[in-house]
Formats: sequence, structure tokens, C-alpha cells
Amino acid sequence: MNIGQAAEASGVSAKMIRYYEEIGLIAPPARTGNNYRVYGGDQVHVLRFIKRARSLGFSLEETEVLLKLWQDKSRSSAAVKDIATTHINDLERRIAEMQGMVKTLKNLAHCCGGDHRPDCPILDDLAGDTAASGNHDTHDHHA
Amino acid sequence: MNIGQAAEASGVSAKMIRYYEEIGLIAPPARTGNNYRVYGGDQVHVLRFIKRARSLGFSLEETEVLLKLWQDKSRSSAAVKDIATTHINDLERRIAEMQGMVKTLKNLAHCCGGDHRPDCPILDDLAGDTAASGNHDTHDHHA
DNA sequence: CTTGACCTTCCCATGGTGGGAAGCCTTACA
DNA sequence: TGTAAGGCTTCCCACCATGGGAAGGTCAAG
Repeated sequence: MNIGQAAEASGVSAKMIRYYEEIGLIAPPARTGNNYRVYGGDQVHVLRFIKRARSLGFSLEETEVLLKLWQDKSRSSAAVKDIATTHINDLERRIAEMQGMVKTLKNLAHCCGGDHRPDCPILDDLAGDTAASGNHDTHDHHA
Repeated sequence: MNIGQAAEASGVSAKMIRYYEEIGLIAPPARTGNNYRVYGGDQVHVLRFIKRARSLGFSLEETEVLLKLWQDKSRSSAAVKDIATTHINDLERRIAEMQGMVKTLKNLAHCCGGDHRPDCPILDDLAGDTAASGNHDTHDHHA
């Protein structure tokens, strides 16, 4: 199985497969006489593992640890759970952060006319002219 | 006002101020005889604008557009609102994506014993041995 | 034998940010 | 006056993952 087939079978691009090898995430595969990489079912399985971990938002670093745990038959599931819960917390922190942004932006957008006139509380907020004053230099020439 | 003071006054690091200048986000400031950058209140205002936009998750590209709109006294607030709502949608899409990850992970973590034994549905899922079997440890562990 | 589809390595780009080196300038203090 | 500290300048490198593409080797089918 060449790298192209392995990519197709795993859903990981050939580019990334080479990269994962380069950074030591996966072992260098065998090579044919023409220097082509050759992969087997096991390697594809590993690649799919990586792909799935990435799709759940684990970093490559975390993925590497998970991969080692997966291959370590005497692991404790607690170690895996630790990584997962840490990652969940991280995700939830980022979600909350973004939700804060959304909330603020929705507020601002709600107050913005969205018309042909220049008056815009969104820009006022960005500029630091918070609602209190409300009077940036505008309304000089408006409709 | 040197770059250090401008950084302090705006909350944007000196490093970033130079970078923003390099990519054309802000205009090159005047220089003193010793080649030091000199900033005034206006520039600091611009930097604070950028800082605020970044803190709301706008990309530098979006920030550049917003900055131009801010400085265009004849803008229409609709243009600003468009950018904001697009950004809100983008944020909400990413939030939903991460929430999906969290949901899956919580499920898996909930089913994981988190003990000294190796059986771990999280790894099973990553490995693709998911639902079909489902018989990891079905046995009761003090979950 | 040619054509096209692979494979190889190598370099570059992205988005934002930080780190740090080498060298100049200014200020303060002994 | 000498020196030390700290600020400024430019320049290069690093991160995290991923993609793009060039230059060249190789293989299979027509």
C-alpha cells in the first residue's frame, strides 16, 4: 500500500502522513526498492486513530500521548480520562470565551441601524466611545 | 511618545505595533533623529481600536476593514453590521463544532472507568472499535 | 516510447504572537 | 568622565497544523 492509498484509506492526507512521520508521531514505514513508503493495515489503523483524535480537537501532542496509551496494554484508563477531561475543560473555556464575544457582538449589532447612515455603535465600541457618551464626532452631516 | 509608552497606553505590545505597521494595518509613524518611532494620541486610539477588535475575535483582515470604515465618515453602518454578523455566524459555527466535541468526549469520559485497569472506551472510540462491540468492560466499575 | 499518475524531497505560506541577538542611543549615577 | 541600565532599531527563528508547488524519479498503460 503506497502513501496515496493509505491516505485514502485513513482520511489523512499524504502530506500529513509524511509530516507525522517527520515529527515522530508515527514510525517510519518500510520502503520499497524505489524508495516509496509502504503501509499496512496496522499503520492505517494508527492513522485513523490520529484522525479521530484530531477531529475531537486533541492537539498532536495530546494525540501522541493517547496513541502511546493505546498501544500500552497495561495503561490505566485513568490516564486517558485525565487527558480527556483536561481537554474538555480547555474546550469549555474556549467556548465560554467565544460565547462572550458573541454576546457582546449581538448586543452591538442589535443597536446598530444597519442602514445607509454612518452612526454605528459597533464602531463606537471598538473606538472606546462607549455608550455613555454616544457622541462621537458624527451626526454632523447625516441625513 | 516612544513605542514603549504607546504599547503601555494601548495594551498592544511593541512587537505587535511594529508588526501591524509592517503589514500595513497602521501607518508608519514619524521618526525622531535617532530613528525612534514617535506616536501621538491618535495613533494610540487606533491601536486601542485594533486591540478591542481583536479581543472580540475579529481577524486582522476584518479589523483592517473595520478600521477603514471607522475612519470613513461617510460609511454606512450596514457595512459594519455585515462584518459583525458574518463574524457572529463564524463564531457560532465554531462554538457548535466545539460543543459537538465536548458532547462526544463527555459521553466517552462518562463511560470510562478512570481507574487502574486498561479498559477504556475513549481509546476504543479513537481506535474505531466503537459501537458494534460496545463490550469493553460493561461490567460495573464504580463509575 | 510517450503520457499521465504516482512517488520523493525541499522550500514557502498561512495567522498572529513571542523570544532573542546584535547594535545604537539616552539617561542616570558614581 | 566612565559606565551601567534600559530603551530603541532591525533581523531571524519558533510555534501549530496544514496546504501548495517545484524539480525530479518511477511505474503502468496505451
